[in-house]
Formats: sequence, structure tokens, C-alpha cells
Amino acid sequence: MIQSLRGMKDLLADESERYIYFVENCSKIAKNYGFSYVETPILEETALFKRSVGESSDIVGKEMYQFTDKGGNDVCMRPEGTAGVVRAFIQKKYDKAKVQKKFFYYGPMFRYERPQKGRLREFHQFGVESFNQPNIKEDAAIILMLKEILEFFGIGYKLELNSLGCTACMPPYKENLVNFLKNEDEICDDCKRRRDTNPIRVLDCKNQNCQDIYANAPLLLDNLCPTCRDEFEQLKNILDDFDVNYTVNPKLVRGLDYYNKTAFEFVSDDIGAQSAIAGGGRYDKLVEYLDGKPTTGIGFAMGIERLMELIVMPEPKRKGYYVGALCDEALDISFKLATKMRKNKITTINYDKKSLKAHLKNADKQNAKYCVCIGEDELQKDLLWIKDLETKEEKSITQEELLGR
RNA sequence: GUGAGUGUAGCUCAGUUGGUUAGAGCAUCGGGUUGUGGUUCCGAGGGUCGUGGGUUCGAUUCCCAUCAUUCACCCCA
Repeated sequence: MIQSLRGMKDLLADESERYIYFVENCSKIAKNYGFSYVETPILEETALFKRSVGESSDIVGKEMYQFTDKGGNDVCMRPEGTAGVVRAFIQKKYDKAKVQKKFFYYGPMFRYERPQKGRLREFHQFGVESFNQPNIKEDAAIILMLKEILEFFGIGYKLELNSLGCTACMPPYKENLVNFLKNEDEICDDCKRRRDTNPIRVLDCKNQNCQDIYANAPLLLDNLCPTCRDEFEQLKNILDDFDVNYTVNPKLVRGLDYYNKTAFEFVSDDIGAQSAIAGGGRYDKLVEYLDGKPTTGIGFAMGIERLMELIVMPEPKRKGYYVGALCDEALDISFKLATKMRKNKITTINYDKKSLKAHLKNADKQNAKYCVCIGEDELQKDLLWIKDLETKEEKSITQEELLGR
């Protein structure tokens, strides 16, 4: 038997219902915030992710589905959504037009990792990106929108917040941190590697010994330039105004290299070790990294599979019609009837002759609201028998009456 | 990439200290006398016990390998 690839799952039955329910409602909320749908290709040139996500990240370094296509191009399946949207933004020359744009997207992402709870090789993200809106209120609006989405689905969360600074304050801080790390020989091998490739990531190390050492490490939050410090204060004030609960985590860093200034992560306690349900932040330099004109950007991405474990679906209601025949003569007639009904009603039909009891049982199992049956009596009188499975009300009506309902 | 656990019916699992026809619940299908569902009762179908090899008179059971899967590390949404 041929099976789906490791870490890749089919979406069907309850799961697909959940998926549709989730993205539809997220889309609705995003549209209220002025975002419009964008869909970018799953396959992109590998260089796009190397230059945006960063070669030092694990995502690009070891988790990409990368290959050479028949034309000899170095391509890969997107491991995240932002890079493609930024590429599309630049390709459409919105950077030169200096226009504000807000996009939302959802779809599959691919990372070659060892699967576990909340982590698949093909997984789905819902995300938004807002370009050319440097106002700190936009940062707040995006967090408020995420809060609204999570609250709509009844998902509990914790919000962690940090500022990663800008080109004025980040480089001196980085130097500062590297100097601190040079004097520490007890840090783990991973951290030693990070010291050279991406020093800020050491702060995020899960190793307890490392964390003990970093208790004395310089923090970026204490070394922000006046502008960044002021903006971070404003952001916190707005969030306070809107009763958003958050904790400032000066050691929160994002896994992708393109972030600066505002960085945030929504975390859940209820889904195992892979607890990050949404993350995002500002990326004011990314458009330039990808050869666009200077354009600020901010966005977030949510892990749909992780969130689907947490959402409570509304109770399924009985709906639609079930059609069944009680005698052989009614088989063709019921099929014709069902086909007419399908113009404007959800209709399922059973092709076999069965007892009324069996049809009612089937209709009930399929969660239909009405059971329509045709038997000898109905054929004689040219009527249909119909029962409401909720109210138990039953009556005989003509075909015209039924089709006109 | 590393570690641990698990693979028996469509699903959830029991079981065999190695021995004839491998069990349960749920689900499915049929029935409980003339055309009334979600309850109940009776019955039926469905398994080369993940795959390959080894030990043995004999393996679903023990051993090895392999594949799949789960959880954790790591990484991240």
C-alpha cells in the first residue's frame, strides 16, 4: 500500500471541516482590519529564503525541501510565508510606488524535520503582512487582531513581547554581547556556534547551564536607542489600554533573521512541547535585502494545525434532505426528484430500496433534517412522505410543494 | 540528526509463560412478521497479529533487521 510521506497528512472529514472553519473566520477578521488575500507559489528560488530567512537559521540551513528542477534552477518548497509575499510585493513594484499594502495568506509550508506533536513536514500557516506602515499603532493593531482571532476561537494563550532594536541600536549591542560571550567558556556547543553565526539566538538557548550564565548577559532592551525605546513604551501603553495581557521577555528572539524592533510570540500550554501558536514582528529591512526600495513591514504567522487542536467547533446542526425509495418502482422517480432538489437544497439519496425504518435510520445517521420517502402509497396518490427528524412532524406533500420550499 | 515507546478487525484495545478454530467494545450489514430514526435485543461479515529474516518440531508471542507511527531533544508556527 502506498502511504502518504512521513510528516504529511491528508486533511479530511472532521479535520477538513475544522480547517475550512478556521481559515474562513480568520480571513473574515483579517478583512475587517483591511487585509486582502494573496496567494504566492509554493515553489520559489532557493536564494529567496537564503537571503530573507537567513542562512544561519536552521530552517534554511537544514530543513528545506530543496532540489534542482529540470531547467537546472535551484528551487525549494517554501518553509514559511513572508518571503514569498515580500517577493511578490517587490515584483509588483509596490515598493517603488510607495503604497501601503496589507495582505493575508494561508496554505501549506514545508520543513524537513522529525515529526512530533504539533510539528509536521507539511503544515499550514495563516499569516498577514503589512507594508509601508511604520506607525507603532500598526504593531498594536496586528497584535490586537491576533488576540481577536484567538478569542473568537476560544483559545487560551500567553503573549510574550520584546523589541529587537533597529540598525542604530542592534549592531553595537551585538558586539557587546559577543564580547560577553567570548569570556564564557562554559556555554554549550550550540551557543558557541551561534556566537559566530547569530549571537542573539544564544539568549533563547534551552540549556539551563547556559541560561544561568546569561542571567548576567547584557540585554538589548536595556540598550535600545531612544527611538526604539520610545516606540516600545508606546506599544505597551496601547496594549494596556486595550487590556491585552502580555509579559515582556527580553530574551525572546525570533528564529528568522529578518526581524527587527517589535517581536512577539503567542504560546499555549495545552498542546505539548511545540507550544508556539503564533509569532511575528517587524521587518523593516527585509524589502531592501530582497533588492526592493526601503519599505517597512510587519506581520505574523499562525500554525494552523497547532491551533486546530485547540478550537471548539460549534455543534453540528441537522441539515438537508435524505431521499429514499420503499419499492422498486420508486427508485428512478426518487433519483429524478433528488436531482431536482439539488438545485437549491442539500440532498443525499439512497439508491437502494429499503424499509422505512432503514431509511429513517440512515437519514438520522447522516444528520439530515428531513427524510423524504416514496413508496406504493405515495406513487398511487402522486405525493411524497416527508418527516422532520427534529420535530418528528410528518406529512404528505406534492413534488411541487417540496421543490418550492 | 539523537533518544525512548508503540505496531493484533474500519476504530480503541485485550490476549497468547511459544502449541489446534486469535477475542471484546464501538462501527458496518441483516433481523425482532404488514411502512416510523436517534434506546434495546438477537445474529452476521471482517484479521496472512506492520514487513523480512533467524531460533524452534512449531512463532502473532523470543531474537535481529527494516519500515511506519508516537512522544521528547533540537528547531519553530
